[in-house]
Order: sequence, then structure tokens, then C-alpha cells
Amino acid sequence: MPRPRSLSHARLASAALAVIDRDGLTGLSMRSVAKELGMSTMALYRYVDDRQELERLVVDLVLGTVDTEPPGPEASWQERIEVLVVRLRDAVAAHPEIVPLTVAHRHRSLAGLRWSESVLGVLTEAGFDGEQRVIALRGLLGYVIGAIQLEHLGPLAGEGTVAITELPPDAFPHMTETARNARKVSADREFLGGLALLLRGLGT
Amino acid sequence: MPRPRSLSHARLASAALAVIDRDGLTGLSMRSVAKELGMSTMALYRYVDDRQELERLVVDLVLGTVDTEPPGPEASWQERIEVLVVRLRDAVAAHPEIVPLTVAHRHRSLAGLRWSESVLGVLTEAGFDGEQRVIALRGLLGYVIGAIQLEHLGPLAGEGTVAITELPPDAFPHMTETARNARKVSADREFLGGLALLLRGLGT
DNA sequence: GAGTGTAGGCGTATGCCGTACACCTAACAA
DNA sequence: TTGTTAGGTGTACGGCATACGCCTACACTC
Repeated sequence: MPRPRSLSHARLASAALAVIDRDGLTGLSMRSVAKELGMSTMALYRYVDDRQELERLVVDLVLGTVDTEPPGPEASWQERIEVLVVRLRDAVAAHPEIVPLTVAHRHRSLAGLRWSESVLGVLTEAGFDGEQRVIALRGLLGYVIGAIQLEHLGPLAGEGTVAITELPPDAFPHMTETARNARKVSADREFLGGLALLLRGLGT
Repeated sequence: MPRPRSLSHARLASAALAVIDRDGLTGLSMRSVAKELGMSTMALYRYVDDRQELERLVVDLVLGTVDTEPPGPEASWQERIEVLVVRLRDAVAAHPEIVPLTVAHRHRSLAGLRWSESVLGVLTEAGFDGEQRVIALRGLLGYVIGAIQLEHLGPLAGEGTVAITELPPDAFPHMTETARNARKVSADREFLGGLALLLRGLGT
């Protein structure tokens, strides 16, 4: 009967993502998103309970772009998991500012659950079950979450690594030396290298 | 010449930590810490540039309690790393609410750098160097950060796991089944299990 | 076409937050 | 005793999320 809705959740989420991509996560507020959409702040509350839910929509939007179809059977299960993990990482890395949102809301995102389901499928085919399978999934999830944050909070190529170079070498001999090597390691090699360790630990 | 300082950074940090332990991270504000100390809000700014620096002090306080002395040589290098990692995790887990602060400020904390130095020492003794060593340290760091967050944001024994149990089984067959197993896996077994995967991947 | 109920949209106000700024004053050096 | 300096404070500003109440556009009934 009543007046029709003029907004969709998807449109709301993409407006919020636009704000984030333009002004960073600190620029995200109910006010800024409302302005982006050309409506009043309070109008948003007709579509969303609170700011938390808006953030959840953004996470769902981004994670929803991840292709969760596992690669074909010509690949080993390690390679298939690697592909799934890399797809997730690439989707998040396309909007680096949302990393903290992803961490906070991942477990309430349907798209995130679909990804986990897909990884579990590969693990199951590979013969994992029971506690082993739980630990494998959570281990992968933990690594992905942590590594993505490291990558965007303190990238190896960034100023943090330079700062470590300049630490007193007598108190931090290994850190200063390692930091010099670290500047030459690309983000991809770092991420894939760590993932390979985990997969090797899982493998037979 | 002038009036002496009545506060130390340590006292400031422990007051902030007390507020967090009592009222949670959302209860932390310049006002609440000032009240905890019995001074005016603005007095804090004589000791700290801004809220960020206060948070950094809290992280330093907590990470400063970690014993970074590596265990003796009767243990294998994997066991020594495990001990260091577990010490770090236990220190953070003693104040679960600071997890987000730790992630945000870890790389600016001297105590955090000392822990990394110690881990690098063990890795070096174990024969790692160059890019291998960089990747090993960052892999461990990524796992620890991610796993700690998983543990406190969505513990296996928590409601999130129960919610997954109640998902439609036709869309999430593996998730629903795995979630039933997951409830029986303790936080320790989960954390150590994932860490063991990584260490196995590192090992010869 | 007129009337009506529902829900969309908005303006205002409240109580938080971090913090800039100007002021007072305690404590030391002389 | 006095002057200097930095510690401590009160006030104020702009921004935040959001509760509440109002107005009204619209889809329906008749």
C-alpha cells in the first residue's frame, strides 16, 4: 500500500563503498553516505538498523564479488585452495580501506560463509574431516585475515621497514639485517610464501 | 624549575587498561581515563599527543609483559618458536578487549619489535636467512594476529558456530557438518593446531 | 476521482567524542 | 621573596550516532 522504497541495500552499500574509496574509512559516516545519496541522514535508518549494519552491507558487497567456484579437478587440492584464498585476498585488496570492516563483519556475511563452504568442499575432497578439517579451515582463515592486515597496516615495502633499518643494531641485530632484505620482497611473494608454508603443513 | 610531573606513562597506560578491562574498549575515552586518574580530561594532553598515543602506550604495556627470552637449547627450534608465540598470545588474551589496539599499533611498539627480534634469532639459528627468513617471520606474525582475532571475534565455542549449525544444509552442507565438530574443539587446540601446520611447513 | 492508511523521508535535539585555546597556579631557581 | 615555566583546568567547537515526532507521497479502496 504505502510509498515504495527508493533505495536498495546494494545501492546503499555501493554508495558507502564509494565514500570509503574516496575519503578513506575515517570519512565513512551516516552523514557522508547520506550526502553521497542525496538524502537526509535519518533517511538511511529506514534501510538499516545502525551503522554496524551499513558496514556489514559493504563487506557483503565486496565479498560477494569473490568467485567461490573451485577450480577444476586438473589442479591439486593445494592449488585449488590457493586459488580460492588468492581470490579472496584480491577482492579485499581492491579496496584496502575496508580491511578492518572485513575483519569485524566477515562472520556475519553470507558471501563470507559461501567462501568458507567452498574451501571446506576442497578440504573434504582432499580427505580432511573431523577436528583436522576444522583446524585447517580456521588456520587458513586466520592466516588470510592476519596477512591482509599486515599487508595494509605495515607493508614490507613501506616506511615501517625503513624505520626498522634505522633501529640500534646492537639491540636489534636480526631485525635491522632482515629489514634490509625485506624491502625487496614483493607483497605477492610475501603473501603466497606464507600461504605455501601453511599448505605444505597441511599436505602429505 | 617548573612544577614536577605527577604522572608517568606507565601509570597512564595502566589506568587506560583498567578502564578497558572494566568497561570494554568502547568505554575507553580521554574522559574516562582522566576520571580514572582523578584529573581533568585536558590534563592527559600534557603526557600524550592524542588518543592514538594513549592507545599505543596500552599496547606497549601489555606487550611489555611478554618474556622474549627464548627457551634453552634443549628444545628444538620449532618448540622454541611455539613457546614465544604462545607467550605473545597469552599476554594479549589476558586482555581480550585490546586485540584491535594490538593489531593497529603493534608495529609502533618497542616491546613488539623485541618479540620479533627474538623470533628472528631462533629462525636464524635454525638456518633461515634472506627472503626465507622474512617470509617465515611475516607468516608467523600474520597467523598470530589473525588467529587471535578469530579467537575473540568469533570463537569456535561461541554463538557464531551455533548460527552456522542452523544454516540451510543444502546450501552449506560442509559448513553445517563442520560446525557440529567445531563446537568441541577448544581454543587452545585450535590455536596450537594452526600454529603446528605453519611450523610443519617451515620445518625440514 | 476522492479518501485513507502506511511507511518513506526529514528536522531537530541529545549526549557522546576528541581536542584547541586561554587561563590559573604550584613549585622550583634565583 | 620573586619570576619563570610547565602542570592542571574550564570552556567551547565541530563532528559523531541516533531517538523522536512530524509531514507527506503514494498505493490502495471505494
